[in-house]
Amino acid sequence: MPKETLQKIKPAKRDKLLSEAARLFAQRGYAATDMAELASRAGVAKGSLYNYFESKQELYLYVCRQGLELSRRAVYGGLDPAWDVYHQLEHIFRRGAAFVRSHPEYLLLYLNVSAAGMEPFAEKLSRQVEKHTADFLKARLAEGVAQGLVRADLNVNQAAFWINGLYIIFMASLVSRHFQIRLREYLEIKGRLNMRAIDEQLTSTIALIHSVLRPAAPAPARRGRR
Amino acid sequence: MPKETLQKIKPAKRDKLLSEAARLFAQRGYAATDMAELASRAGVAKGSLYNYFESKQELYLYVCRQGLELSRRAVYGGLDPAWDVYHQLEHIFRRGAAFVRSHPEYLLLYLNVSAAGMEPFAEKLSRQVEKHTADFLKARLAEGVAQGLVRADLNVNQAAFWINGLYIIFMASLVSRHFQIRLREYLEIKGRLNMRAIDEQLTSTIALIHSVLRPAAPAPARRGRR
DNA sequence: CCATAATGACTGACCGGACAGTCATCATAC
DNA sequence: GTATGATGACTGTCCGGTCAGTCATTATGG
Repeated sequence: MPKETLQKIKPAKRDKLLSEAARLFAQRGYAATDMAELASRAGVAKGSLYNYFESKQELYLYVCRQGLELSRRAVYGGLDPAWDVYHQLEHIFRRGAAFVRSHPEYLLLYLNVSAAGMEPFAEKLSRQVEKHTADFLKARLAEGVAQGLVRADLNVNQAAFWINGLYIIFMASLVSRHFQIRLREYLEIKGRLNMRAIDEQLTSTIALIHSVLRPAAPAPARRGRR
Repeated sequence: MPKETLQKIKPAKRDKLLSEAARLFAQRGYAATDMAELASRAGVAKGSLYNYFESKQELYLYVCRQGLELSRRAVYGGLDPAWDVYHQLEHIFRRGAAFVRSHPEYLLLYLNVSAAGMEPFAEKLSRQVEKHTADFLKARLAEGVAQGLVRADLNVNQAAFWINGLYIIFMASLVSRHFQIRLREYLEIKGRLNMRAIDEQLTSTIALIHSVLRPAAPAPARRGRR
């Protein structure tokens, strides 16, 4: 999607440009990001941006897709297929939280595609993003059901939907001002957002998922931990 | 917050202006909404807008606050304090869904405060919005615990947080393009977003909440329906 | 009851700043 | 020497906010 020129420049320069773009777009949003300012922050002339990309839109899309790819690798990398559903879910939540804390910009980009006026981008990005996660969650849940680790009467699609919903809300609470304020209001955190409360909420969310998925009465009662 | 002039004009005119503003701001977002277009849609001159409000910001804030108040009344109105937690929760989810379907603009306004660049508005709106819901949910859950309808070991704050999280994600799926696409991906809906699937998801979400809140083994097993 | 005056809501042309995208010119590498 | 990348002044457009003037309504006074 970008012009060939982008591939020909020094990788360091390209990385600087792309990461600076991710940060700016994430912080200010698409419309409010000024191409001139982005250029100057990336140590590049404004004209050069148009040597690399056809337009602001194209640059934005590229940055988003790259961010999503990075996030995916960070979160789903290191998963062992031998682990059971519960272990894999916990891994994803914890790796996700860690990645989002170190690279909030990519989650902010994701959250921004749901904003007003971003529909053209949602049309181009949302399906492919969600498809991966949806397929993954459904597959793991189905496996769990087959293994008797997950209650057999579970509607796998519906469950995947709300598990991922909890994931989104939780991660959003780490990076979006609004959701941070909301988190503090619910958990009655007075001072800075401390890691303890966040970790407790994460643990309680995972416990919640466990308790809903686990088969009712006589099933194997051992917890699905490592 | 608006100027006195706003109170002196014909109510019909004022209502037209405010509802048109809500729709435009919701659809386009704050920055992309053009005061001239808003004026013309409302059948008013651009200059008049500045007779009613000091600035675009003030108008936006006013519209948001009004929308939140309307939403609150629509969703929390008609609650009977005699109902148990489960009944009240179900009522809120169903009334919320109905209201959001008939007035998507107000939920869109809410969702937009979490977008990039909206932090100044989040600072002014989020706390007060979330406080009401948070207090309500916590109070109902605490009552449920006291009555033995809710498991005693529940952390009320944490539970209120994720119950509301499920609410937000679900409602967002009704109005935001991104979340609509996501919903269809998860539930594998091929054609139009049909009400059946949405209603099933709503029912399953409520069932999920029930199953997590309900006391474990020997408690009263009757469901908390009307 | 009418004529004149006062009020203040209404209007839209206008201003200034911001910003995406262009392009003529310059630098560099081979 | 030429081809390709780099540059930033420039252009056209858009938009928030202003303000000088208009006009409908109401108040006054004879």
